[in-house]
Amino acid sequence: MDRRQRKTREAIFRAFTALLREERCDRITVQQIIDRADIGRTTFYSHFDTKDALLKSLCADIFDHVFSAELDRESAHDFSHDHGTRARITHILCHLQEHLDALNGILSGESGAVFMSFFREKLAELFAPSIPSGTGVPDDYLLNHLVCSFCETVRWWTKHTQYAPEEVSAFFFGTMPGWRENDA
Amino acid sequence: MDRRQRKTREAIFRAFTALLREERCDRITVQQIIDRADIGRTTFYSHFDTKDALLKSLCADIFDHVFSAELDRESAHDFSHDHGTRARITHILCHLQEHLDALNGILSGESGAVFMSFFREKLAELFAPSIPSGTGVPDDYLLNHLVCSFCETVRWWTKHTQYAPEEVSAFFFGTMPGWRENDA
DNA sequence: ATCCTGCTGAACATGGTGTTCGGTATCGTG
DNA sequence: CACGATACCGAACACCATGTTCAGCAGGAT
Repeated sequence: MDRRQRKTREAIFRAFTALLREERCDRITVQQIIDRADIGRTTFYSHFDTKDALLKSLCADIFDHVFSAELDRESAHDFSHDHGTRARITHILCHLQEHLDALNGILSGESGAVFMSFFREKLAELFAPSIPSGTGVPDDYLLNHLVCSFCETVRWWTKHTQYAPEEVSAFFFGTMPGWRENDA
Repeated sequence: MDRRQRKTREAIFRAFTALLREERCDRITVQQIIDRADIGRTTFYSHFDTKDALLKSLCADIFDHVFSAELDRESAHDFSHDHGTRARITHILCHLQEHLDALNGILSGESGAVFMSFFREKLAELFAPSIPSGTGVPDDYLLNHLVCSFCETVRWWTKHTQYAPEEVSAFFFGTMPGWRENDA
C-alpha cells in the first residue's frame, strides 16, 4: 500500500480514537475527524464510505490484533487445543489492555452496540465448545450468559483500569458457576 | 390532561413502538413517526423536543409501570421488606412480559443503550443490598455483573419469548453463584 | 522525466432536524 | 349554547451534517 495512503489511514484512526476519548461516537461529525486528522474532506471519503464503516474498520483492526495474536500463541505452544478456556481468556484480556482507552470511547454511548456485536460473535465461537453441562439451564441461555458476562466485564474494565488482566480474569471466573480453575 | 393530547401522545407511542419492531431506532426518522401516527409535524415537536426525548419517555413509561407495580405489590403484602430478591425479580419479569415485543425493538440496534442505562440504574438499587459477600471479587464488579446479567437475560428473552417469567427467573438464578433459592 | 495515483478544497445536491406562523378544530366551562 | 383557551394542522423556512463532483496539485514509482 502506498505510503501516503497508510499515513492518511493512520491519521484518521488516530483522530477518531482521540475524539472517541472525548465524546460519544454518535456526536462526532465527519468534519471533526477531518479537522483533527488534518486531511481533505474528499480524502476521508476515498478511504471510508461512512463514519460507520470507519468504526467497523477500527473494530476489525482491534479484533484482528486481539484474536489473531491469541490464535498464533495457541498454535505456537503445542500443548494447546484444549489447555483451558481460562488461559485463552487471560490472553485476550492482555491484548485488549493495549486498546483500553480507545475501547472506553467506543463502548460509551451508542456506538458500543457495533463493537459488542462483533465481540459477541467472536466470543460465542470461543465459548461454545466449553459451556458446562447439567446446569438445568438451556445451553442457548448459558452461552449468551457467558458471552455477555465477558463483554460486560471488559466494559467494566474500561472504567476500572487499575486492575491487571489476570485479576480481571479471576473476577470473571469467580462469577462463573461450573467452571474449574483450569478446565483441561 | 386534555383528551386530544392523550390521544396524540398514544398515537406517537404506538407509531414509534411499531416502527421499532421493523427498524433500528437510529434509522427511524421523525417524519416516519409523524406519517405513521398521522399527525402534524408541529404537533410532534410540541409533545417531544427530539426523538431521543421520545425514546426516553417511552422507557420511563415502561419503567414506571414495571417498577412501581412491583413496589405496590411489595407494600400491599405485608410479609415483605425482605421476602427474597427472587420473588421481586420474577415479578419484574412478569410486568416486563407485557412489553416484550416493544422491548425487542428498543433493544435491537443502537437505541438499546438508552434503555439499558435506565434499567441498570434501577437494578443497581435493587441488587445493591443483596450482593453476596466473601466471593473474593470486588463488590463493585459483582454488582455490575448481577445488573448486566439480568439486563442481558431480558434481552435474550425478547428473542426467546416462549419461556414463562418463572422459567426465565430460574435461568437467571441458575447462573448466579452464592444466591439461595429464597434468600430471606 | 513522466506517468500514475492519491490528496486537496471549494462548491453542490440531498435529506433530516427543529422552528415559525396563520389558520382550523376541538375541548372544558359558564 | 357560546366562548375563550388550547391543541392540532401543514407549508415554508433556516440550519446542519452527509456524501459527491471536479479541476488542479503534489508525491511516489519506474
